[in-house]
Amino acid sequence: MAKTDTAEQSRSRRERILDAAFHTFSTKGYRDTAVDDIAGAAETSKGGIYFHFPTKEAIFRELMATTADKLVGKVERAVALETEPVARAEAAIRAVLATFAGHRTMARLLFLDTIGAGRVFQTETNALHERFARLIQGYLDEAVAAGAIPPHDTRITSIAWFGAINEVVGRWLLADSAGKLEDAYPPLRAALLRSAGVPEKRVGPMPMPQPGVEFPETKR
Amino acid sequence: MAKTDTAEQSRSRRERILDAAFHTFSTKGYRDTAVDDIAGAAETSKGGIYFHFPTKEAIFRELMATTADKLVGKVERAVALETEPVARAEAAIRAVLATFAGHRTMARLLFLDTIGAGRVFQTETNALHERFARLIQGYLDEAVAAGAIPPHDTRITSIAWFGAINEVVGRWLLADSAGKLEDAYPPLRAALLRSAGVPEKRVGPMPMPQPGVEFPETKR
DNA sequence: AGCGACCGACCGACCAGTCGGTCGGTGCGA
DNA sequence: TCGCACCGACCGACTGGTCGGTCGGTCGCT
Repeated sequence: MAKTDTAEQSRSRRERILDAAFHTFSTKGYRDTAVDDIAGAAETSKGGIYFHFPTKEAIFRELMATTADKLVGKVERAVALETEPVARAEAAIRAVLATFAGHRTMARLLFLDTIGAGRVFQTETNALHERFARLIQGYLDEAVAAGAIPPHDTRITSIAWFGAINEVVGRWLLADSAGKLEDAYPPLRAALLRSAGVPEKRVGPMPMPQPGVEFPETKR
Repeated sequence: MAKTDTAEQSRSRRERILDAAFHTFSTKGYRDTAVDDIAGAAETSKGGIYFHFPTKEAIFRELMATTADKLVGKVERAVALETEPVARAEAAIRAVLATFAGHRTMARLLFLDTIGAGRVFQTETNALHERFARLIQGYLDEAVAAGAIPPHDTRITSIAWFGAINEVVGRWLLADSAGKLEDAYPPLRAALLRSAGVPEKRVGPMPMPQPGVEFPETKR
C-alpha cells in the first residue's frame, strides 16, 4: 500500500529523469544536451538530477543499456516463436525493423546519438554493435548447423547484416518525409537471406521497388 | 619559380593547417579537438588559422569533402578498369577496402568522427552516405541493365551494401589488435554479390573463415 | 610607407558538477 | 495529540574550467 507516498504520479522521480533524458538525448544528441535541459524536461532541477545520478555520462550509459536490452529482448522473443532456422532469422530482422518503426526515438538513441557522443563512448558503441553482431551470428550458425545454409564465414556475414540493417534504419531516420520503414523489409530481407546463401526458392521472387516504397529524397 | 616565397616548406601554410586538422580530428574526434590543438600541430597560432578559415566547422567540412572526393575518385578509377558489370562491382568493393586498409586515418575521419561531430553534421554525414549509396546503386543498375543480375530494388540493396561495408570497416577500426582488413574481402565480397542476386557460379565457393582471418576479439 | 600574413592575449558563452540550504514528512516522548 | 528532532529528497546559485572566435598589434617584404 504505502508505495508512492509523495503524492507523485506513479513513476518515481528517478524514472521521470530517465524518460526526460531519453527524449532529450535522442532529440538533440548527447553533447548538445545540457544537464539543465534534462532537468527542465523532467520538471526538476540540476541538483535533483545529481542526487539520483553521479554524472551525465552515467545517465546516458544506463539509458543505452536498458534500451539495448529491450531491443534484444524483443528480438529473442520474436525468434523463439519460430523453429525453422531461416524463419528465425527472418523474425529477427522483422522484429528490429518493427521496433524501430514504432519507436523512432529508440532508433535515434541507439544508432545515431550513441555515436554522436564522443570518444568516451566509442567503446560503448563498439560493444553494442558487437553484441548485435554476435546475436545475429548465433542465428546464422544455427542455420548452418541445421543445414539451411551452407557453412561459411558467419562472422563477417553477421557484421554485414548488422551494418546493412543499421544503414537502412539510419537512412530512414534521416529522411524527413520518410515513408514506412516496413516497406524496406521485403527487399532487405531478400538481400540478407541471399547474402547468407539461403536457397533461391526459399527466398522467393526478387521484390521490385514499388513506387513509393523506396525512401524519398532525403532533404537538404 | 617564385612560388613559395616565404622560405616555407613546399606546402603552403593553409595546407599545413589542413593536414594538422586532418590528423587531429581523426585522432581525437571533432568535439575533442580544440582549435589550439590544430594550431599547435600545424606550428602556427589560432589567429593564423582564423586568417585562413572562417570557422572550425569550415575546416572540418573542407576536409570531409576532399577526403570523400579522393575516395570516390579511387573507386571510379578502379571501376573504370573493368568492363564486365560484376567485375566492376567487385573492383569498387576492393578499392574501398584497400584504401581504408592503407589509410586508417582516412577511414576514421570519414566513418567515425564524421558522426562523432554532433547535430550540425548529421546533414553532412547523411549526404556522404547518400553519395556512396548512389554510387553503388549506379553500378548495380548497370549490372541489371547488362543482365548480370536480376532486376530488383537496387536502392535498398545499395544502402545495404554501403552499410555492410561501413560496418566491416568500422569493426576493423575499433579492433585494436586488428588483423588485415583485406582478409575480410573474400567473405564480404561473396555476401554482397550474392545479396544482389549474382549467380552462384559467378560468386564461387563459399569462403570459410580461415583461422586468423576474422577480426580478433575487440578489446575492452 | 603600405600590405598581407601571422601572432597570441583576451572576451564571452557555455556547462558539468558542487554545496549550502529548504522543506515536507516521520518517529517519538510527554 | 502536540511538539520537536531528524532525515532525505530536492533546489539553484555558484565555481572552475574550456573553447570558439576576435582584435590590436608585429614583422618582413616590396
